[in-house]
Amino acid sequence: MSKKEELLKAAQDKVRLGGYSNFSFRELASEVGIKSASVHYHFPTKADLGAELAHHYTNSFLAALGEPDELKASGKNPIEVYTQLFRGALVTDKKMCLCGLLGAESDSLPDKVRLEVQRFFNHNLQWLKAAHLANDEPNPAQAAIKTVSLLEGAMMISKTLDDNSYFELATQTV
Amino acid sequence: MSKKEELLKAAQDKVRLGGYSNFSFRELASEVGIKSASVHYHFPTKADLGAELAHHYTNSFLAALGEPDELKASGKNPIEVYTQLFRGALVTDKKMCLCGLLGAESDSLPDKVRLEVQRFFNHNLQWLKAAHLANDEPNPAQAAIKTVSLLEGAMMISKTLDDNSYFELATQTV
DNA sequence: GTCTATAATTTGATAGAC
DNA sequence: GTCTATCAAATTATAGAC
Repeated sequence: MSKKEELLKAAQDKVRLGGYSNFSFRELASEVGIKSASVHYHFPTKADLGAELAHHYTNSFLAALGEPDELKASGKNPIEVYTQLFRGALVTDKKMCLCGLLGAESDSLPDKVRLEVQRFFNHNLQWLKAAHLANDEPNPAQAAIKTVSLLEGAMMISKTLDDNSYFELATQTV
Repeated sequence: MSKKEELLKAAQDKVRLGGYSNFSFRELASEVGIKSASVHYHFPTKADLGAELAHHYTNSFLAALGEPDELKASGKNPIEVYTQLFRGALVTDKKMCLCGLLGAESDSLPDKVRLEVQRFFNHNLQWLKAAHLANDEPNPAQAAIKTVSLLEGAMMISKTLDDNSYFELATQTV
């Protein structure tokens, strides 16, 4: 893994725990064994790092999901696949969704970072709309915003109350 | 309004836009016309201010809701009253729920602040459980976590995408 | 690519006068 | 309650050497 990738990974962990202000160039540098001035070689400004972080996070997230139609074709429920990706982030990583946290502080982010967070949610809504369509939901657009809202909210509350059973209860279909 | 109340109000606006790290004693002091050293007279540390802020926010929130049974008795749907309180925060204030934002950064908050955010959600879940019970929901506890998760998530996404129609779509019952 | 050195600013907090 | 003065630390960022 390159130093640049190491920096992004270290930053992701910190942002997912405390938001955009929860990492500094000095801390990241220290964690990967270089100096803070060297971080500026890879990322001119903190906003550049934040934007690239959110961009890569979005790409990895979408790549991990696959395509709704293909999932459906292989006998899987794409909405359950989507839910499972959130569950993994909460249970395995024990961290918030990067863009869920950045989205909450959206108003105070540098423009280029906020744009990447918007990209995350636009792509997620698009994916979920296709997924609900494949499931023959009568209103795929509404089901999409409901799904992502519920998951982001349940994740945040489960983390806050330090009890994943809230996430399970919220995502349990009766 | 006392200086202390003015400070809390100024802090609330800043936290609801960018989280716990989005306010400083100097900024707050400047906004209410005193010096930062004087802020320490009212709140010994930043964590003290944050905790008191979340505590008052929770109390105001619950007071604005009223009691589920009384709402029901007066012909109102308590869940709609609850939804309307969130809608007002988003549409009128154009800001996130204070504890929704603080909850997302929960892992990086001082203990006494995190405890107050937990208190907010525990009380909200209790209130919603009673509300859904009054509505004869078969599983009030599940309906409660679903309701607050959906609202917090839809609020966050609507703010991120700067489009309140997502909140309306998510809260619309088909 | 990484370093040393450093600048400019902000931050939370304290001491002590009034 | 509020002030002046001040501190120690942290932060983003840059210049220039290697």
